[in-house]
Amino acid sequence: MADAILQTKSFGFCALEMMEKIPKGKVTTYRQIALALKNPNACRAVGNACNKNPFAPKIPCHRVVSSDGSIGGYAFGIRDKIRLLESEGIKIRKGRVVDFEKKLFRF
DNA sequence: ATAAGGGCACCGC
DNA sequence: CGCGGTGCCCTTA
Repeated sequence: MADAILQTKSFGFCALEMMEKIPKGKVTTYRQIALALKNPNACRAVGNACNKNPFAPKIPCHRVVSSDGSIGGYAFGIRDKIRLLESEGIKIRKGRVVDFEKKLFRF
């Protein structure tokens, strides 16, 4: 566990912390997080941090979607990600978040 | 919608 | 320390 934190350390830890702050029923984008971390181009790195997410169930990585409102990816499977989102009131339509801009949470 | 390029952090060598 | 491969990405053509 501790080693997991050490692995993630700086960037990953920060990204994960941001996700942890996402309120239920809202979603954010990898871009927003990368931007919040002052690295607008590190959007991919954010995704990588999620993928290697040491706190799988603790951090709601499913509340993070692509900047265009598409679901993106999910280490445990897209189905589960959609499932979780719908469980929180987020509707998915054709692989896209319904009212994405409205459900979008900004830091 | 598909293709190509850019860019950044993590990991193993 | 550097190199190359990988990934829940983004943007432009």
